[in-house]
Order: sequence, then structure tokens, then C-alpha cells
Amino acid sequence: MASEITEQYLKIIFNLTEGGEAAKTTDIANAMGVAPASVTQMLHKLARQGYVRHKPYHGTVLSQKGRRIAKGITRKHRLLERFLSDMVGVEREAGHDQACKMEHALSNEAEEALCKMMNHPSTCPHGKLIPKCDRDVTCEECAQQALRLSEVEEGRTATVSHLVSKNKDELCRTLAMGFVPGAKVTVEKKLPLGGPIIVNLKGTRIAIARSVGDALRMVEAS
Amino acid sequence: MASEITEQYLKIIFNLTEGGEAAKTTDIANAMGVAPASVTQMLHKLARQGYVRHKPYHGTVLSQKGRRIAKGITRKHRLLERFLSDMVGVEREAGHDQACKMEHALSNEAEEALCKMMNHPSTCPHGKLIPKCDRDVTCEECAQQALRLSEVEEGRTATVSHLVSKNKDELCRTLAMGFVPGAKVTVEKKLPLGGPIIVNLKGTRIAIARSVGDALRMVEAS
DNA sequence: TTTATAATTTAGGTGCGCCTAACTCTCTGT
DNA sequence: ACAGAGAGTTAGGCGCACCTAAATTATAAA
Repeated sequence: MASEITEQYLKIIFNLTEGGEAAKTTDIANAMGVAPASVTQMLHKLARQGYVRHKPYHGTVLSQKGRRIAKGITRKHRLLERFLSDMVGVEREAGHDQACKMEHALSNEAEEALCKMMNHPSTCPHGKLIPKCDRDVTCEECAQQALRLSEVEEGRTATVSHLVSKNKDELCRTLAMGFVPGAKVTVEKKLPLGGPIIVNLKGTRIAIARSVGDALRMVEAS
Repeated sequence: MASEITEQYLKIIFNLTEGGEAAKTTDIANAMGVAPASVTQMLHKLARQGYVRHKPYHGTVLSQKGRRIAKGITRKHRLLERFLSDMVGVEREAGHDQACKMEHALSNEAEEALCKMMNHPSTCPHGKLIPKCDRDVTCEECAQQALRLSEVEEGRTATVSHLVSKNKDELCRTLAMGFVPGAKVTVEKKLPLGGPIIVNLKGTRIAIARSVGDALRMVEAS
């Protein structure tokens, strides 16, 4: 089992290398809130343990082993952020800080249960993708790419891509309200505890249930 | 801000002293999974910082400052246990372990929201009382306190919350008699001068020693 | 009361992740 | 091609929470 600090480093390197480039020592140091020298030292240890490949003066990348762990932690982190933000109603920044510590405690079972409870969200409140788990797990719903309306950040505008719902009536009602593919929707306010979402559709302010927000799959303008 | 490990120690001392006695070094060591010598050293530090009062060779008690922190952490711990057990569906033991780490990350705001979400539970899944917060907070529903059975007035009915006893045998015997958490007990007569208490448990009249009545912690129906 | 046993503390030492200061490498501009 | 800036690394040290071994104190038994 990797230590909490090891996991923290791996998570940060994972984030910094999402763009494809090797992670720079200084960036890791900033993200960790630690002196660069401390990072170098830690990288040696991580390399010795086979979590990363570190080329002195040229950056660091994750090994397969390191990536597996980093992905898992990042997944837990973002799921917790979503949970704290949507269901508990915690501020984004505060939620991030708490998720940063809780992610190391959360078991795989709890992670899966949480994921189900939130109906398999695909992004964290910052809009970053929640990686799907590499473990053999039932969570197939997580694979999809389109964002739920309930995942769109407050203040942002997105376009309806399609609708997914088991409930035909709800689907029809949603369409009747004007949420048709191609419609532009601005999210004004998301009430906590799984409460309703207030959106703006063609100048009209509308409150919709969270379940409707889950059914609406959106694409954000890039 | 007290460190995570400090909080852990305080929480354990809080638990061990719930019966009224000073906490013994060995018991703390067992609970922490650490050598007794390490505990002694830590107790010196905690005493220096004003969290505990440590009388060498005679045990340790919390100061007011220490108790305040310990209570808060215990509250978070038990709320998290309840959450993980009831809402996430995690096993009790696994839930305990995860709560042990998450409790230090959970903010006061998240704690309150979680408490509301679960409709202000009064006990953890192990039947122990969730302490109410000392902070100025809106959570009045949590106000109720555990009473000793020997403190319940004659004629009143209360529910067993948990049992506190140094004597394992006595504890087992008491449980065997049917005084398990959740059991409803009516106090019929309390004999004076610390004499026995006559109670009614599921229609059966039972006389118990005062010491047993002290061990039984009750919640009165509101 | 004396003595054995168990609990506790003291002393000395370890690993981990952090620091600062000083050094080395890479890169850019001239 | 090379000097200087800045990123990165090495060296040496620190505090924290832990350990074992040895000494001390409390307690129960003879």
C-alpha cells in the first residue's frame, strides 16, 4: 500500500501530465506547497519504488504502476468533490481541500457506492473528467463522455446534446419545456442536497429537478 | 489547529475516560496500535500543550481544551460512521477505519450538512452516542444527552444507548440480561442509599445493582 | 514486610518528509 | 560560442512520531 504522501505526489504528477508533457519539479513543488528540493528527493524515492520515471533536469512521468494508483486516487478525489459539492453543499475550494485528505481513506467499496448514489457523474465540479476505474467493477455507466446538465458549473452555458431517461413521460415533458437537442442553456444556480437546478433557457428562468438535470446531456462550448 | 495525530490521541482518551476514570497508558497504546513508551512521550507533549493532565503512573484526563477537541472529533467520527453505514452501505468495521481518517478532514460545515442529511442521528452504528457540538451551531435537534439509567426518574421509560463499564464480565452479564442498545426500559423503583434499581424490561421485572445502572447509558424518548 | 510481577517512564536511536544553502545543469540571447 | 538567469539537484540538518532496552514505580502475593 502506497503511503498517503506517495499517493498525493502521484495524483499531482497525474494532473500535470494530463497534457502529455513530463511534469516539472517546480510545478510539483507548487502544487504540493513544498520546496523544490523536497520534490527532487521524493522523486528519487518514487523512482526507486517504480512509480515514476525521473530524468534529472528533464521532468518526470508516471510508470504504469504509478499511473494506476494516481488514476484511482484522482477518481476518488473527483467523486468526493462532486459529492461534497452537490449533496453536502460545501464550497468548491473547501470541498477540494477536504477531498484531498479523504480520498486516501475512502475504500473501493465506498467509492463505488458513492458513484452509484450520484448516478455515475462524469466530471468533478471543476469540470475535469472523472477517470473510470481500472478495477474490474460494475460501473459501466461511467464510460460516457457527454456532461450531465447537473454537472455543468454555475454561470456556464452549454448546448443540449441528447436526453437519456428511463421515464418516457419525463422525457416528453422535458422536451416540451424546450430542452431539445441544440438548445443553449445557462446554469444559474444549483441548490445543494440534490436540490433543483435553476437554468436560463432562451431568456426564461426555469427550475428543474435534479433528475431532469441528470437526463439532459450537454456539450460545453470549447 | 491540532495535528491529525493529536486529534487521534485526544479522541481515544475521550473514549477511555467516558466511564469517569483516568485513561491508562497501556490502554491508549493498545487503541493507537503503538508502544506504551510512545504514548508516554506523546502525553508529555499533549500536557505541555494543555490538552491533557497527566499524572505519572496514575493516568491521564482531558483538560477542557482537550475535551472540546476530542468531542468534536468524536462527533465527526460517529456521524461519518453512520453515514458510511446507512447511506453508503459500508461494513461497520471498514466504516470505522475510514471514519478514523476522514474525521480529521471533515469541515464543520460539511459535518452539519451531513447531520441534517441524516436527520440528526443520535448514535453511531455501534450504539454510542453522537456528542452534540459545543460550537454555536443550528443543530439543536442533536441536543439530547445520554443519561445513566440510575439517573432516569422513577416511572419513566428510556432506551439503552450504549454501555460503559470497566468490568467486562459485568458488561457481558448485563447484555445477556437483555440490556442491549435499543432496548426499552422502564424504571419502576430506585431503592435509596445507592441500593438496587427495579426496572421493567419487555414486561419482566428485574432488580439490578446500582453499578449496573451506572453502566447503562440511556436516551429518553422526546 | 518483603518480594515478585506488571505497568509506566526514561534514554537513546530510527525513518520520513521537510527545510535552507550551495552547487550544477540547461537554455536563451547576444 | 558563451555568459547569465533560472530551474533543478546535492548536502547537511531538523522535528515528529515511532521504536527497543533499561530503569523505575505501583501493586499483589507470600
